[in-house]
Amino acid sequence: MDYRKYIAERIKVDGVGSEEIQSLIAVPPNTDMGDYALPCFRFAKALKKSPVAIAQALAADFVTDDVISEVSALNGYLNFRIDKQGLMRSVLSSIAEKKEAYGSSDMGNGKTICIDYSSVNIAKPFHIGHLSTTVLGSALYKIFSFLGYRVVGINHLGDYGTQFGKLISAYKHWGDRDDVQRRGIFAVNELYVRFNTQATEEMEQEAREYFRLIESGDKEANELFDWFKSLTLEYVNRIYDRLGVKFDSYNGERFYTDKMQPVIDELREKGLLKESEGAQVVDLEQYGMPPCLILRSDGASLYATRDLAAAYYRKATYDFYKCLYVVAYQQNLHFRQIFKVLELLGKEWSKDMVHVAYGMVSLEDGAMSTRKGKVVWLEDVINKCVEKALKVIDEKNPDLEDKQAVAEKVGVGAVIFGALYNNKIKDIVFSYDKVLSFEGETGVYCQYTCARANSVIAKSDGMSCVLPEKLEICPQEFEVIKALAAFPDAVKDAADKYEPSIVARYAVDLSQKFNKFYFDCKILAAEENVRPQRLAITKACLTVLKSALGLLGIGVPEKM
RNA sequence: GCACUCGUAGCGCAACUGGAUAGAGCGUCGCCCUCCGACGGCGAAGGCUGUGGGUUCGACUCCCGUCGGGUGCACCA
Repeated sequence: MDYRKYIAERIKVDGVGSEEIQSLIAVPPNTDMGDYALPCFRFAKALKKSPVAIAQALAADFVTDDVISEVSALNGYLNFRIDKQGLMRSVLSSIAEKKEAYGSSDMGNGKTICIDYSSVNIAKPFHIGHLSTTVLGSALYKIFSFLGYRVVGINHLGDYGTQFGKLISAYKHWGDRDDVQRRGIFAVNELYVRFNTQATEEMEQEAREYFRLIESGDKEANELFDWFKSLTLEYVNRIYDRLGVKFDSYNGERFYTDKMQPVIDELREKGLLKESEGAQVVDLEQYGMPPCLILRSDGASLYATRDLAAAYYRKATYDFYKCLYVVAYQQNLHFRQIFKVLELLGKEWSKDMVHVAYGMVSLEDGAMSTRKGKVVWLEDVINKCVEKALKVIDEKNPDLEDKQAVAEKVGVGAVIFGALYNNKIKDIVFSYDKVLSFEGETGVYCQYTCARANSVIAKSDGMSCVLPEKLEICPQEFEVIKALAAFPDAVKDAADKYEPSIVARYAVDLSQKFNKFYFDCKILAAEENVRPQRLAITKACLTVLKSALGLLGIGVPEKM
């Protein structure tokens, strides 16, 4: 039931469409004013009446029914109270019927959304700086899938560049096969760091040569590269599995090496390419941006060149409705440039390209630096969170079965939730104290609420959830019902804004409302006439909370 | 220097795209487990939304200025 739409269709104001009225409808700050409100100030000029008078007139004309039970005018606002019984019946039956599909939609049917996220670099371990793009992208993947879109998750591997020549050179000089085999990517990364601090001019020269060899298909160079690549993927997949993150494509930069020429040709044909200081660039001065470099003065391609080729490929392959790039805001200019270049190329779909920018992560004592060893590895963070969860379980619930599996869900959930709870644009200063905090507005709080609801349900064996003819609804119950009714909008809102934090905050809000209800209202020991609805509310909360957390990639243990 | 971005309670953050009395959490101070799970609940204290103008019936939200933080700006990705 879309109440805003329902109300809007029943309000007639001269010269104002029902769609505009619908968009004006808001939720009053205070529940006792009503459940929905229409501010009438905007109609004042057209109707030549005061907002107060308009609201009063509209209130007088409105005929209440079994959906809207009460209308009142207050300070130029028209306040609506919805029929509690009707709302409760429709929300509870809808959730009971659709279960985990409640809140889903078919609005995206027939549309494809590409999401470029995580995009790991070959031969570099995952650090906490990679967490945001990974969990944001994954959550958006799940949210858009929930809304009926076909989603293509793309891990745009960082697998191209002279650094791989350096890596091979370093390995040839200092590498030890057994050590790399044993310690995997960390050993490889050390070699790379060592190259950057100790390489001689000859080695730099050699590195360029190795990179050229990779490009020209040299067997040995490619074998080494492929080995490093498989070590990296093995390592990151272990983490992706724990985080519940999946991809449909691992086409990285290297994949586009033979797909750039047509783009370059087209740029040249359309007269967009011009020489500047020896390089080939697209001039963007009239759009207030520095030039976009397409080819270096030595003829080699650049980051932007490959991203343009990737955009062409994705459009041709997936015919996307939107193509999202979940990349830190440092890349803001880069994406503005390539989107503009695509526009200049006459690609009308350039408007469907979206840079989903998020804030950067730093440490308490400054920026991370791989070379200085100032890094926090993501896997360590996850492990510490799981350990902490296990410790808390040992204290509070020592007899729990399957402790390790529960601790995994709680610990991983804490890491994901922490990364998704705030607006994505905010910078984050990483601290173990914060991620290890399991109290207050956290994922653990939501999981705990689920465990509590589960526990009640487990004890309700044989009790009915069938609502009686006449419902008596207390304020705490009604707050929960309204929160449950708001879930579909929260999901759509999160999708519109590419902002999973909206779902995370929704989960906390619903948990708070449920906990308040739980404390103020007996469920199992309630009177016969209200027990079914309270049980149904509890079940509905559990269902929706699990869905919301699921959209973020967070699992919910039965007990904890 | 130019561009983008952020600035809200002691702290880290919300605020339904311009609506009514700016909200929760952490921390601080109280209270609540012979009562469905205390990783919980209730209460108190805490604010001139960086600052100065403007637009509007109405501004945390939009515009201009200003101060402070972050990021980016030619052959790295």
